[in-house]
Amino acid sequence: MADTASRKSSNPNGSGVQSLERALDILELLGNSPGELGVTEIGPSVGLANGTAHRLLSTLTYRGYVLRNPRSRKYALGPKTLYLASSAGEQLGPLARPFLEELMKVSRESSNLAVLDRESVVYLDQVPADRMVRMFTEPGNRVTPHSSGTGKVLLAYQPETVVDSVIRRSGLPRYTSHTITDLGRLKEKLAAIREQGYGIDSEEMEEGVRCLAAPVFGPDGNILAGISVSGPAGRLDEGRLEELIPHIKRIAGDFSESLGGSD
Amino acid sequence: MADTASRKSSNPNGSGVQSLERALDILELLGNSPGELGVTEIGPSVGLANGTAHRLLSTLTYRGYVLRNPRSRKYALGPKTLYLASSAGEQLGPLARPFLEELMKVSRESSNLAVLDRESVVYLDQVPADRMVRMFTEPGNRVTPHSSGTGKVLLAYQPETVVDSVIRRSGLPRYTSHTITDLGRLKEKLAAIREQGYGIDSEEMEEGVRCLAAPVFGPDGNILAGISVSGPAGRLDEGRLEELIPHIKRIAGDFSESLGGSD
DNA sequence: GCCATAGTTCCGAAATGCGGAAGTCTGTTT
DNA sequence: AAACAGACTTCCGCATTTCGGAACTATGGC
Repeated sequence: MADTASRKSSNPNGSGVQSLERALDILELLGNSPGELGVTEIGPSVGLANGTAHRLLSTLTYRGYVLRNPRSRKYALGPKTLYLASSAGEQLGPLARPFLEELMKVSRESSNLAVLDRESVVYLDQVPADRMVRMFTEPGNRVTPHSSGTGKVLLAYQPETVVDSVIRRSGLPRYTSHTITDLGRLKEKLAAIREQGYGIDSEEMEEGVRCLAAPVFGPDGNILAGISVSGPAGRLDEGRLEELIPHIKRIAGDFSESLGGSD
Repeated sequence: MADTASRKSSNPNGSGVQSLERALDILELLGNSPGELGVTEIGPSVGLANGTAHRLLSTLTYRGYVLRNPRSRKYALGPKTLYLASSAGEQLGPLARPFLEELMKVSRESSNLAVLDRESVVYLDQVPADRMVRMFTEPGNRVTPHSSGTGKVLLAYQPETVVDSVIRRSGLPRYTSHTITDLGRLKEKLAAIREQGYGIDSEEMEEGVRCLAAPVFGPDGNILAGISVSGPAGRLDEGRLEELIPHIKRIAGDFSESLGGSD
């Protein structure tokens, strides 16, 4: 999807600041690469002359977004990007509220909003079910991506290099007898999710808990977040999940549209 | 330090891409602001005409780094920044290695590298002490910033709005009788750290464990990470800490220089 | 339903960023 | 040890791109 050498530069709304877009291309390329990259690798990959790539890298380095290894003279993402990230998630919560509420009403199960942050899935917001027995997730909680419905959805729409790097760090720990602990099988699941547009966690994290998740996309087509419903396996059985699939897909789609569309 | 309305634009090495620097100013302003901001708030804050700010915001929004709330027409950081962050920390580890090793040799205690990520301190790398009794921290571990030496150092050099936003999310949970649980007292500590150039955790996280930490800065003067030594309080007593202070400051300084200097 | 405020678009001017080529540097080969 | 190859960095003139003020449009309060 996000081919690193993509050439579309201007945005549909007409204006697009070229040098900024190119710098973002470089940042994203570095983000998708496991190790350091040299100027001659970066330039051609984003379709720029080496001189131009170097100038952009210079500015990014000066500002701390890119780290230059003086020994190898190669570049990698810098910790300043983490600093930015620290306030990003918060903002999405309020926007998601109405959609989470609708999702809860339709499913009568707890609904959640989550994003991928480094090697883990972070829950940003929740609307708890209006029932006595319900799932409860604290905002800020982190879980491993491979074992949660939202996590798998978030992975499914990342470039493969990101998936590899995330899994390398998070591992594939087993929580229940249903947990996917094989990378090959996980990747098959991810492909299926891309195919179907939703993901399921069937007691992979905790016995007796199921979860249904769908992706939320930004205007550029990249995944921004995932929304999900989770509840006791007794209530969320095969049939019930089937019923909910069109609803969660529609609501996730509406949410995406509300972020990307003008109004 | 990082005044949001700073006017220095070009980097010492001569070239600096203006539109990129301005876009980064906007991102950082959004990162330091708790809520959404409108164009007329953003433009003047970074010293730009509204039209210019709007154009940059357009591109950032299109690329997913900034989120536009269609209801309020205001802007906030988008989740794409999280996605970038996911690969950032990793790269710092290899660069830090020699300095962590030197720090361990000099102190004969475990030395660590950590950064601030969202509301928590993440340990990226460690060189364990060459002794039987030693602290051991798993890379990837997260702790609350207020209770660790490195955490306090990392906070000390952030803009106050970031400190507030981090603490609002992480809270000030008490772990031991020494934990700082009052925001006022924490801020005094942070001021002292800025004054002295190092921070101490004296059994605030875990009884019997002390830690000494110092900041690592990037070329732009912003803090990138913290390095620390931690060990049993019995060995790291008042006098021993005093001895180590000049060493950790020097090593942290060397590390900063190695990141910022050319070679 | 009007007015004020804020957000968005337009347009000509010129500054800024572009990219090829020249200049260094590092580390490898003979 | 010296020369070479490959990669990184700097330079410079040209023109593309970005700038910013002003006009325009939408929104929300009165």
